[in-house]
Order: sequence, then structure tokens, then C-alpha cells
Amino acid sequence: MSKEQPTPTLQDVATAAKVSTATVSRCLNFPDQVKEKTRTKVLKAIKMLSYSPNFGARAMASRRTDTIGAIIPTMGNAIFARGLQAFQDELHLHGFTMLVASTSYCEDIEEEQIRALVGRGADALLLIGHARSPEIYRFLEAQGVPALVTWAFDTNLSRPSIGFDNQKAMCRMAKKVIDLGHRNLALVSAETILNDRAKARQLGLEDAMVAANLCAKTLHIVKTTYGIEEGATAFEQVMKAAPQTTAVFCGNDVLAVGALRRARELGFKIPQDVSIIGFDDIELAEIAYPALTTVHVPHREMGRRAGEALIRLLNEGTQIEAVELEANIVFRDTLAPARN
Amino acid sequence: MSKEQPTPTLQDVATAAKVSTATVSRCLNFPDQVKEKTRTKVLKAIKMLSYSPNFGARAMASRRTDTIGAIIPTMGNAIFARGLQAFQDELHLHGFTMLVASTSYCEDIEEEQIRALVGRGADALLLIGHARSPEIYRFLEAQGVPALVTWAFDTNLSRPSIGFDNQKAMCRMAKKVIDLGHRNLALVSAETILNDRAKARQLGLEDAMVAANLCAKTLHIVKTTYGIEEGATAFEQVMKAAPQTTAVFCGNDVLAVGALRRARELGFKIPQDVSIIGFDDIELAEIAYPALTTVHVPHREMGRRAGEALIRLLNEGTQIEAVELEANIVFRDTLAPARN
DNA sequence: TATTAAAATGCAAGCGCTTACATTGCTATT
DNA sequence: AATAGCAATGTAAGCGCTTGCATTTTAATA
Repeated sequence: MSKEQPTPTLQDVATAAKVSTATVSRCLNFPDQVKEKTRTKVLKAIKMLSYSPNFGARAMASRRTDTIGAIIPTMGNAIFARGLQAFQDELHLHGFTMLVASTSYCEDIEEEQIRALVGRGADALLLIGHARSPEIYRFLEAQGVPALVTWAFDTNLSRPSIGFDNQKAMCRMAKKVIDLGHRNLALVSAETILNDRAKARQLGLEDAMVAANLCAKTLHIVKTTYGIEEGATAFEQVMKAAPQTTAVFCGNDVLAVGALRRARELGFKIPQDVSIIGFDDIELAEIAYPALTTVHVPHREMGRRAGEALIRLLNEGTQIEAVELEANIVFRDTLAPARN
Repeated sequence: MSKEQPTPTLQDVATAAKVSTATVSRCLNFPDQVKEKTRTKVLKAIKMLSYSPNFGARAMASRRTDTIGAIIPTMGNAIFARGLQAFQDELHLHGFTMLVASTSYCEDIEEEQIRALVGRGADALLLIGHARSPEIYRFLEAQGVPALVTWAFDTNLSRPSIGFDNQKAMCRMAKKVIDLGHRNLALVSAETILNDRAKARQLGLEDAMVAANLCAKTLHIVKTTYGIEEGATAFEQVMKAAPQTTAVFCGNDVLAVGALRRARELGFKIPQDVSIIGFDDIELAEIAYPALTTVHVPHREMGRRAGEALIRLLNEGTQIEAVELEANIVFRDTLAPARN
């Protein structure tokens, strides 16, 4: 910006190497279509000028970007990191590039980011969860950009997804907890309006209660935003409002770790006094003390499969088919039979 | 890709709204240069077609992208997350967009990512640490893309940075530890060849030893790669090779947390038997049990300032000036006087 | 109503690249 | 030595957008 020296272009390289722009372009994209000698000459010119192709121009001329966008709720913690890494690895294997954007769990920002990524030429998009306005899906349709939903699995929806059934997984977990004699349950959850994963987890918990002849109404729910501190506060609220609670489910591990910490600070013995259950099985869960009992989400597998499916769609036109993965329970040290 | 319906273009909108492309463009970029009535008409057409501008084309025509790239070693944990978030917030405030790429601590990938981001039109770059080949700096120069270094501060280098002095900070920390009677020290560190932060931290530790008349050669160093498990393994190695060690410094909190866990598993009482010291002060440090004594890095402040500086440079041409921030020690529960 | 300045719009030339098609340079065959 | 046939290169037409300049419309003034 300051020196205002013009960025070297393909044309500059062509001139320097005394060939046409077409040859330089081919040198870059189809090296074996060009004679050894010419290639060397061109590459030397490129190096000399520190030339780097303008992606936008290339995308415009060739009408493809080999780029796939991923839009996740947050980069602030490890929940999506592992899955995304696997996704990225898979893309990289096939010469694709990943672009990430995060939404802070906000619908408007998500829409903005989707537009940004599409505008930047993403050939396809990876989305988390199904819940978003139909208008967005319409937009993607109009733009001809395929989108794949992950971190969720729901056969009721027409759009295929690669993920796991949050509701079923939570239900399984809750059954185990109820089997241990817990009757007074609480749930610390993220807002469920725009978060279908959180919603499904709540429903799963309620399913288990109903199946065990417990009234789902007795579930003490505290909704909060994302974060360790928020989890801590929510735990305190729960125990204040419903001191008889013996098991606190948390919508995710981050909240659970916060709850755990506050529990310790308040003098609760975990898991003797209260059981705390997480969801996701991120690194934090293992590090927490006591180590967190949680639902293991197959992050890596999910990311890899999603990448694979999208690339197949892009390269071969193979339609994506839904894949349901298993989310297993990981028993660690924060779950014990109900007290008394 | 499948339906092969053409993406709507500016031209399509213009036709639908019966105006020229110039008017549609102005409608999008300078709404008040266009008459109310026309604008409405155009916006309606845009909505109807689900039109979204092609970023590459716009960038090419207008020669700016309002995009700043950030290249960090890893997204896999929280080390850079907080700082990046602050950076992003600052950019967003001024209408800029952030693009992130990660390098897995690998020099080649970093170069690739830098080229990718520059090719995508980043107006400027945020880099972590100074250490990289001069060729890359030359490339950025040739491309006219300013780059700002953070997470480090070193007045010996000509390139300005906004960060803190890793060496000084570690030295301060080490002095405290030595003051508590520790004489047999160990360091678990990331590879220092391409990581000037890790290198500086090691030097700082050695500085403190020398200042306390300890021979720096007695420092037991274990180099490892990044990760909790790696930290755990390294700790075990340290205690096997040098059982007299009473204080284990870790190059970062992730390694420290791993060390902490393994220490517990091996039956060490922390901090009575061994002190463990981290660096970074990420969330993990507080969650760990016992809570980790570590060096607090001013992540948010650093990110914010970096964003501010870059935007000032881009918008007003104000040269970036180096800023040194403080990194303070956070005493928690993993540091105690040396045993016996 | 005629005149003029300002506001609104249109026209058209690129931005840096790819690629179909045309041209040239080789090698190999006759 | 002539020529077919392929490999290597060049030519030039866009890709979707912005923007300086020209033109038209509108509003304000005489």
C-alpha cells in the first residue's frame, strides 16, 4: 500500500520470459504441456519477479476454485477443531483448500459468512447442524453451491447429513444415569432455538426420563451461553434452585468443565454428591479433574467422511448419502450411583 | 455443480431491473449515489435472483479486498484462539474480513499458506513469530503485502512486532522458581529451530540460571512435539533420566497439562514433589488440577493492537510501530518450594 | 418557460487470468 | 526432400465486476 509498486502479473512474467501469457499459464497449470527449456525460462522469471498468481482472476477465468468453505459456530475451543482438522486433511489430500469462518452461534453472522464464502467462490460448503432459515438454503440452491450438514443426523429432513443422532446418544447416556438411581436430574444447556444439536440433546434426555416413568417436567433446565464460566454459574444456579439434584447433564464438555470447577469450589464431592455429565469428549474432558464422563463424538471420522463425500460430489457428481455414525459413552470419574 | 444452472451475475440483475450494470454496482457499493426508486427496483431484482457478488471479480476490478490474512501454527487448541478472536473483532469493527490458515508448525506449509492468502488478495498479513526464511519476506515485499509479527517482541530485528518478550518473561518466571530453592531444573519444550518463541523461552530460563550462578548446562531439556500426550511422555522421560528434578518448566500450557496428568498418574504429588510450570495461560491452565502456575500472555490485547495497527497502516498509511506488552506470572497451585 | 447546475445513470475500458482455436516448429515417414 | 501429423506456442475472447467519463434526467433559478 505504501510503496505502490505494482504487483507482478502473469503478463510481466510472460514479458520477462519472452513468451505469451498462455504459455506461462500452462507452465503453472499443465507443466508437461510445455517444453522443458521454456518451462525453466518461465520459472526463472517467476522466481525473479516473486510472482504469485491472482486467485480471483484465476477463479473467474476458469470458473472453479478448488476451495470448500466450512462454517462453524466457534473457533474458541476444541469442539470443532478436531473434526475440522480431519476435514481439512481430507480436502488437502485431493488438492482442495479449506476456508473457515465462525458465527459465534449467531444466525445473522452465519448468513453473512455463508455469503462471504460463496462470494469468495467456495465450490461447496460444510455446515454444522440443520437449523437455519429456508432462505439460506434457497440462496445456496440459486448459487449452485452444494452444502453438507454435519454434527447432526436426522432422517426426517430431506437434506442429507453426515453425523450422529444427538438425541439418541443423549438418551442412551441418560438411561445409564437413571439406571444408577438418579431421579432428580438437571440440564445445563445452550440456547436451543437455533441450535438443533442442543435441542436434540435435551429431547434425548427427556426421552430417557419418560422411558423410565419419570416426568420430563421435573427436569430442571438452565439455559446459558457458551463458556466455562457460564457453565460454572449455571451449576450454581441449579444447585441453588434444586438442591436435591444428583445428576447434572451438560449440553457440552465446556459447560461441564465449568460446572465441575464450580462444584469443587462450592465443596461438592464429585461424583459422590453430584454426578456431572458432559457431551463431545474433547481434550478438556480428559484433563478435567475428576475426568469427565461424557459422550464421545466421532469428530475425526465425521470430518473425514464429510470431506470425502463433498469431493466425490464435486469431482464425480456422486450424490451425497447420509451417514449415521455412532456416539459412544465414555465412562470416566464424574458419574456414580445417586447418593442415599 | 450438478444442475449446472448458471450463477446469477451483476449483468443478470441489471437486466432484470432494467438498468445498467454500473447502477447495480453503485447500488451495492454507494447506495446513496442512486435514487431511492431505482435502488428499490434493483434490490428487488437481487433478492429475486438470490444474487451475490463475486468477490474475486470485485477484488480484481477495484484492486482491494478489505481482507487481512492471519497465519497461525495451529487451530487445534486455544493458544491462538483468544488472540485471534480479538484480532478478528477489531478488523470487523472496521469493515475488514479475516482469513485464517494454519501451518501445523511446518515451514513449508507456512510458505504455501502465505502464498495462498496473498493470492487470495489479502491486503495484509498477521504472522506469528519472526523466524522464517528471508525469501518469504522478500516475496511479501515484492507483492506489496505488509506483514505484522505478533506473539513475539524483539527489538534486535528490523521488522516491527506487537507482542511480548518471551525470553524476558520466562527469565522472570525462572527467577521466582529458583528463589524457591529449586536447583535441579528441567525444560520440556517444542522444537526450537523454527519456533523463535520456544527458543526465546529456553534462553530466558538459561539466563535466570546463569544469573543465579547455576550452570545452564545442568538444565535437563526434552524436546517434543505439540500435544498433551507428548507433554505427558516428556515428563516421564525427564523424571526417568533426571529423578532429582524438582521443577519442570514447560514451553507451553498444553505440554504442562500433559506433564501434570502423567505426574499424577505416576504418583507424584504436585507441587510437593515436583513443581510444574506452564506458559501462555490458556483456559486449560485454570481447568487443570492442580491449577497451573504459568506465564500469562496478553492474548486479547495483542490481537486487538495488531488489528488496530494493520488497519491504520492500510487506511491511513501510518507505519506500524513496535509495541511491547507485559506477560505476567500467574501463581496458581503447581509451584511450591523445592522439596527437602 | 428557458436556462443551468447538480444528480442520476449509462457506456465502455480494463482488472489478471484461462482456454478454444489458430499458427508455428518439429519429427518421422515416404 | 517433401509432407503428414503432432507437439509447442501464440492469439484473443471473455470471466464478473468497478469506475472515469459522457450523457441524460431532474430540480432550481431566472
